[in-house]
Formats: sequence, C-alpha cells, structure tokens
Amino acid sequence: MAEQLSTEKHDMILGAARKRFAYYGFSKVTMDEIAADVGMGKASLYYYFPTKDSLYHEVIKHEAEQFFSGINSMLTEKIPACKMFRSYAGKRLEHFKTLVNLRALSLQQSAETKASSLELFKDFHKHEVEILQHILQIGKKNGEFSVSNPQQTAEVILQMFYGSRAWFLKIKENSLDEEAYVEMESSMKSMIEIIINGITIRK
Amino acid sequence: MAEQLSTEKHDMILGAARKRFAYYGFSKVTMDEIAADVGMGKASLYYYFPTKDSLYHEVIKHEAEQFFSGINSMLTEKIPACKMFRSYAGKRLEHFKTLVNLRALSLQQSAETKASSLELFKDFHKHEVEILQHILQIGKKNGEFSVSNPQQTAEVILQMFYGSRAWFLKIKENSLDEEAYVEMESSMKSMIEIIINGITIRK
DNA sequence: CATACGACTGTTTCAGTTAAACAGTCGAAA
DNA sequence: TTTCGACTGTTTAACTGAAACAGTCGTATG
Repeated sequence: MAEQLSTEKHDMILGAARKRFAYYGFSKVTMDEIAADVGMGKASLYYYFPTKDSLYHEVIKHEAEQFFSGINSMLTEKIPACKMFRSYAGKRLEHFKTLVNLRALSLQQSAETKASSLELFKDFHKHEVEILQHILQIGKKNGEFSVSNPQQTAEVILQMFYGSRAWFLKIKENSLDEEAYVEMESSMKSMIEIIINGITIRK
Repeated sequence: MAEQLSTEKHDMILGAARKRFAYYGFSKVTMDEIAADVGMGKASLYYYFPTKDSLYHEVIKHEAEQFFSGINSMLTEKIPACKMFRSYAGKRLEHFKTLVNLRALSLQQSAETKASSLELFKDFHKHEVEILQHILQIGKKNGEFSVSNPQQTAEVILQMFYGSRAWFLKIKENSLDEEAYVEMESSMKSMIEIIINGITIRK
C-alpha cells in the first residue's frame, strides 16, 4: 500500500514534469514549479528523483517506451514486410506528434544538448535502427526487399526521415504551424513511397 | 584600364573575404582583417562593397554560381535521366565539399541566420529544386522515371540529402572529421541508390 | 522507517554597467 | 576616382552583484 502510494507519487511527478518540459523545454522549468503542480515541496521531489536531469531522463525513457511499445506490437504480425514498413512509418509519424519531449530531443542541436541527454538519444536511435533493420531483414528473407546491408540501409532511411523534420524546422524558422506540419507529413509520405519502391524487388 | 583594376580589387576583396568567412564564419571575421589581407584600409572596402553583409552575400552568390555552373553543363547532354541524376548527385557532393560558405549557410540553424541570408539560401534552394525537377521531368518524359509530381519529388529528395548532412552534424557534435565525412559519403551513396531505384520504372 | 519540508548553501543565471570592438561614415588628400 | 585617418554610434564582451535555482540536511511527523 505504501509502495503503491510511493509509485503514484513518482508517476504524478513524472507526469507533471513531462507536461512542463514538453511545453517550456527542460531549461525553463524549475523544480519548484513541478513541486507546486503536484502539491509538494521542492525538497520532496528529491526523495523520488535524485536530480532534475534524472527526472528528465526518465520522462524521455517513458516516451521512448511508449514509442517502442506502439511499434513492437506490430512486429510479430504475419504481414508482408512492405506493409510492416508502412505501418511502422505511419506509427512513427503519429508518435512523434504526441511524444513531445522525445521529438524535441531528437531535433535539438547537439550544441544545446547535454552529453548525458545526447547519449540517451543515441540509445533511442540505436534501438530504432534495430527495429527497422529487423523489418528489412524480414523483407530480405522472404524475397520482398533487395537490401545488401540492412543495418546501413536502416541508418540511411532514418537519416532521410530526419531530413524532412530538420528541413522544415530550418525553413519555417522553428515555427511549425499546422499548415507546415501538414506539408511536412505530405513530404514524408512521398518519401516513404520512394523508399519502399527503392528497396522492393519488383517482378 | 582603371575599370580592370577596379574589378581586380573587387575580386581580391571577395577572395580574401571568402577565405576568412569559410575558415572563421561570418561573425568572427572583421572588415579590418579582410582589409589587411588585401593591403588596404578598412574604409576602402566600403568603396567596393556597401556593407559587410553585402560582401558576404556576394561570396555566397559566387559559390552558388560555381555550384550551378558545375551542374548545368551536364544538363544538356543526351544521356539517360538516371545517369544524369547520378552525375548531379555526385557533383553535388563534390561541390558541397569545396564551397564551404555555401555549405555552412545550408546547414546553419535558422536561429543563427540573418533573415537576408536565409532568403539567399532559399533562393539557392529554389534554383536547385528547379534543376532536379528538370532532371526528373526528362526521366518522366522518356519513360525512365515514375514521378507523379516532379516538383514535390525534387523537394523530397533534397530533404533526404539534407537529412544525411544534418544528421552527421548532430551525431558528431558539429565535428565532422575525415572519417565521419567518409561515413557520410557512404550513407549518401546508399541513399542515392535507394532514390534511383525508388523512382525508376523497371521492366 | 518512510515521507515531507523549512532553512540553508554554493552555483548558475540574469540584468545592468562599462569599456572595447566593430561596422560604417565623411572630409580630405592624392 | 580611389584611398584612408579620424571619428561616431552601435554592438559585443567582460564584469559585477543580486536573484534564481538545483540540491542538501536536519528535523518533524505519521
């Protein structure tokens, strides 16, 4: 029971932090604000999380878990690799729309990113490469895809995806309104088609 | 004769500026330094170029001209569109290696870019989209490429290219050594293959 | 013992100040 | 026409002091 309450508090803090970090970004949010959001004193937060950084990292890990759980459930289905890829790419778009902290970290300049956070991002990326590589290997194995090096191809595809997001941020001067977002989604969809055509064996 | 000397001076200043901007970046270079490089007083530079910004813009325009002239000579050749695309992509890689100021501008965050320079970059980009669109249309016309909207596809392809560069900058924390550059080139080459396969009609 | 926090500390950030650096100007000289 | 010394106003960078902030610890409470 006490353990349950402790976990609830932990999750409440995590949730409050997640909201504030998503809205204001890590550096603009104070521990006092998060504490007030959950009705506690600041010092009490440190009972649950040793540092502000570790709180942020847990927010990121939490969002990464949501990202991967939304995608993993799909990996065991017996569907063509082509369809799996489409499904993955579509879910990726959705998740990056809602998982704000994860998205922000992925697009943040390395000059603005603490080493520890950049490492966290690299881990996330590595995990995503593995998933995409897995999809490519399935396609290769059942004769759908022509991919000589699935790992490198996975890396390249993720670079392409990154390109669209980073590009729109640059061109729209960091202000992605709804219209720009729709435009970016449209670009992404065309990109996905080119990629699928580019790796698919045609008969 | 005096006109010729004036043009020489103009070009000398442009060359000195280009070197310094390439090495130190626009903001770290002073007009005094450029003046010293060409053996003039700072005030004399303003006889040839009204402002530091306009000097920089001319450096960029100059590099853009070099970029496009290296590519345009290829556009009139009677070769398959597929081969033209490869040639264009290869030349693009080369040019971005040597045209340092243009490359820096293309990769610079919009927050760090003056509005006037960002506009200049957008113009450059627009021009490149036109060239790539032209290649795609040639391929479409002679039955090589399946591209429903050449203009959008050109935009998407350039986003993909941007992705690789921006990605490596992020991951290598703005320190692209020779090794990382080679890795990026390798990624680009894989990307080019996927793109070509992705737009090519196969029989 | 687990949980909470008031009072506190040392560090970082921020706002303001000042001096230096810098882009740009202009009158005068060659 | 071309050059530049001397100058100006603005911007940048360094500095300072105060406030803000992350984090700590002793103590209180259930």
